[in-house]
Amino acid sequence: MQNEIRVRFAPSPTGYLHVGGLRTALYNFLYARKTGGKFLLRIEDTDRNRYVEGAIENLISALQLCGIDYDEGPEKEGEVGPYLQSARTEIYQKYIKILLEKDAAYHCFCSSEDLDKMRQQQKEQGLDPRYDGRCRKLSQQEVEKRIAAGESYVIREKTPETGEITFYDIVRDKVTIPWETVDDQILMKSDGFPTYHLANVIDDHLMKITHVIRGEEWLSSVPKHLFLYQALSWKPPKLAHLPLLLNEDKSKLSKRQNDVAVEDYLQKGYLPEALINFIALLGWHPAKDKEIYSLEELKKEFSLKRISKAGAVFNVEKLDWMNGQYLRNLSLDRIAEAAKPFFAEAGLDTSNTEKYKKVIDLVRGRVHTLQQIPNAAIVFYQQPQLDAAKQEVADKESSQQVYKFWLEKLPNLDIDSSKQINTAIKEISQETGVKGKNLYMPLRVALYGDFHGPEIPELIQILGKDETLARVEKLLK
RNA sequence: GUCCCGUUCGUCUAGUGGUAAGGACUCAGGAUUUUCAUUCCUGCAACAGGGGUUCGACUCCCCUACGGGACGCCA
Repeated sequence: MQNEIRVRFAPSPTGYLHVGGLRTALYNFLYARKTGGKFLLRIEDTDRNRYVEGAIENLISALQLCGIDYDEGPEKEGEVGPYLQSARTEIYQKYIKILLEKDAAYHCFCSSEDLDKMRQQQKEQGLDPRYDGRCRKLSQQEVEKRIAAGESYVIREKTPETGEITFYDIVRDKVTIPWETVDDQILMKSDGFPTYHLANVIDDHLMKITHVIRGEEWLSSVPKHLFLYQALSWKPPKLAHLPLLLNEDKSKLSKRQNDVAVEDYLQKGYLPEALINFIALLGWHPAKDKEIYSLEELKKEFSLKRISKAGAVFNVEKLDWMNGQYLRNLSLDRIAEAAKPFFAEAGLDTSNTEKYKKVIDLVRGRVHTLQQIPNAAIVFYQQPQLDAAKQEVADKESSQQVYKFWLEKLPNLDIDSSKQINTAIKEISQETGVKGKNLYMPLRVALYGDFHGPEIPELIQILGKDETLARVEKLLK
């Protein structure tokens, strides 16, 4: 068990699950499943200003919907909990003390205003905005005095001022960063809560995390983290920084340009199966040239070594195609179930299960999202409205003739037999002399309300004999 | 601005010194379909640029350009 792989997804509860976060969670999850390791969920809720009611539940349910379950986490306590950072503050206090003792951290009494001013000045002078270390050299006595006087303070990391650090990343290989460009990061805020950097390192260690798989935006803070591991004499985990998910213009995927919440995509009618498949292939590629992967298959195929380095544009067109694939190939029951909320939203009644399933089966191959299904299905629940062009077709003499013959023949047909229906159509053609477009268009207009659409027998089989007769009759002059 | 990371068809990508640079989405054309959708076939389309190294570079090294990320008492 010593060598068991342990990974984690550590989101902050900002209200929704970001698709980038979903991918990070997915890769962690897949790696754990592939290797027989453990996947933990840890909530990074150390910023009480950003706390959002219900966000944690939301996060968990979004993961669940996508088939990602965790082995340890909130509501699933393991041995290294609690899994909410807000419940771990004493732990951080303890290690801050150690860091202070080891001279790896120091008190800083600069106020936010001081810092803002400092950065402003640095900017004006064309310097890089970073902490100038003015509290770094405060004497022990002075620190104690100012604390006693009730001054508010933060704890900063005392990173080296010279030299450089080199570390290995599974995705990027060797990365070297000069220490002089690494800021004295705040580890503990004046409210006593840790920042990400502190909490993250401590928790990863205490939770025995072996691999940190996270977004590339963290790559430049790695030295700050490694410094802490070193100061505490801890062995750092292996690192894998994932390429970013991008907008069309190649900037980091953002709300301004895209839907970013998993729930947005679900609400738009993308199946979780499709979303997962799509996102898995954004920044990772299996050894084979295959595109459609179930979660089970991904668990078998996944490998950190095949993660790519460059950012990936979130291309909705391909998602649409992929969702279409899932719409067609998943079981009818699954799709029927998934489409229900969309019917409810459209005010369509699904209580006639037999009819509902027939409708879904007919329509699912013609759309790309669940959301488009009700619109394509509505004619099976309501009389189609004909616009002028369609009415004109219905009014044509040849159409009227076709309708007349239909009303005669239909009552005697077994409509479950597509063959009988097709035969009848041929007979009508012979009897009326109408054929091709003029034969089929009026029928489709009458039954479906459009020039283009499903085949006539399928339409009749869903509508039933009575409704079919009624719709044709209605157009007869 | 500084540091870091990146760069193969429009997009997602395969490729690891010798390939006609492969697949997928999109798009175009065709076949099937009474129509539409589906499906199938065909086609268009890429190694950012410049130097090296090498018998030989998409693959290795350097420089340039471009793109992105990080520089918060946010994560």
